[in-house]
Amino acid sequence: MAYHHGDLPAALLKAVENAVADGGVSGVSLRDVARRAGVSHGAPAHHFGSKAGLLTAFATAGYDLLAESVLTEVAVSRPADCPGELAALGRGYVSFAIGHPSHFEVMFRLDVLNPDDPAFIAASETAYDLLTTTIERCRAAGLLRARSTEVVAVSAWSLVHGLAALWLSGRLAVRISEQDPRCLAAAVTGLFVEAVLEARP
Amino acid sequence: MAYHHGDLPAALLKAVENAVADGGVSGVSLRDVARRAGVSHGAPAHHFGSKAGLLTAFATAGYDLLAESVLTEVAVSRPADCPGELAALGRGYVSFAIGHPSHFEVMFRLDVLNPDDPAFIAASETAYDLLTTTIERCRAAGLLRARSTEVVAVSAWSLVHGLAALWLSGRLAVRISEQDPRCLAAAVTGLFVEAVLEARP
DNA sequence: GCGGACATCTAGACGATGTCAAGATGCGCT
DNA sequence: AGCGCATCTTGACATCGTCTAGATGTCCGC
Repeated sequence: MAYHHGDLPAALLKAVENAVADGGVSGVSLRDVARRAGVSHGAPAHHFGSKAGLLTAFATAGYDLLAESVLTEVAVSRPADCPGELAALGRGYVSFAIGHPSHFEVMFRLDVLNPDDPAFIAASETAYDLLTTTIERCRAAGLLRARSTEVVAVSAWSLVHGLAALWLSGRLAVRISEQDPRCLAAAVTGLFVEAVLEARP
Repeated sequence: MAYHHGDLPAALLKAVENAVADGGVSGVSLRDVARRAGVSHGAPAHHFGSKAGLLTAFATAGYDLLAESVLTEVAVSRPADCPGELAALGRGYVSFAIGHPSHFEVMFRLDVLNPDDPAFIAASETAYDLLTTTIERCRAAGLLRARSTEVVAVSAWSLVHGLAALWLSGRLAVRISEQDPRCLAAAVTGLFVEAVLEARP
């Protein structure tokens, strides 16, 4: 599968990451990405169809990295129980956003990508299922207070997503003293998990 | 202050709102905004300097609308205590995002506007102060559990911001049964406020 | 081993965009 | 009346995304 370039799709995705890091999503141009990859300005279209297609593929890869980051956090921290696993998911989510800000930024910019792309939808489903199944396990273990699973899932997702988005926007760091986003994530998710627990110490 | 057009700056801001509603932030073009306002393509630059300047002014107006929405929610729901007021702030935040999606979308897209604009910063400060002062009042009244005010403020902001962002992205509605974002906001903020309260029923 | 089919990439063109410079137009003040 | 200035228009330029045609390299059937 290595013709002229070698692996142009992968090189283009890497170029997108650098381009987003340099100038944000709005600073990404298809021609600049092509230049970074060392090909002509028309080359990306052949593999990804359009700019939206390229960004969609980049966002899809982001969901894979998200799942990887979340599962790694769970594996490393070895939580003792389901609520601990829920907190680990939250830390892994924020950790992904901090570690892959370019991907995170593109993933939720549905106006610049193809939201109906099957691979994109499938990747996001996989990531979301990690959250719901953990919450369901907490509920099955009787560790959740009597709340709708949906409300808990939405709250958890909103909490870590908002934290990550606000942190990356730079709006958060200027207002608070805690400057380590991972510590912040641990504190925030800890507060949340404690709140939805059935028993409180 | 009414020369050729009447009040072109206001007309341009209204045109931005419609343009964002039609095609998202990435679909906004300065020339299209000018066309919507019935002026030539160079007219906006005279009032706002650049596209980023126009969007920054639009985002600044968004912060004013946010403060208005939040204060209206507090005034209408007449919360009995400080925690109730905190919940009202959250509902008002989400209500603003639902009612003014174009503004909300632009406000946190720092890559397409001028994040250092003094008026923009001042407007965001004002809105954030509404949150911190309420939390401080909760703490002063002894109604907060022993948590850092910062963690509570960041959690609260992250929660409602994430909820609003995810809802507007459309990724939320397809996964849950509750289809009224304001009911969802009430449930989520209720859960949160209950969690940070000192006493629990 | 070779020739055609195909994937891959280049090169040029087109309309649209953001920004700039220069000029036209209308308001208010002296 | 006439000057100054804010307001707006017009034209130009580089750049962008996308389309088309063509060049170049690779693989499979014979």
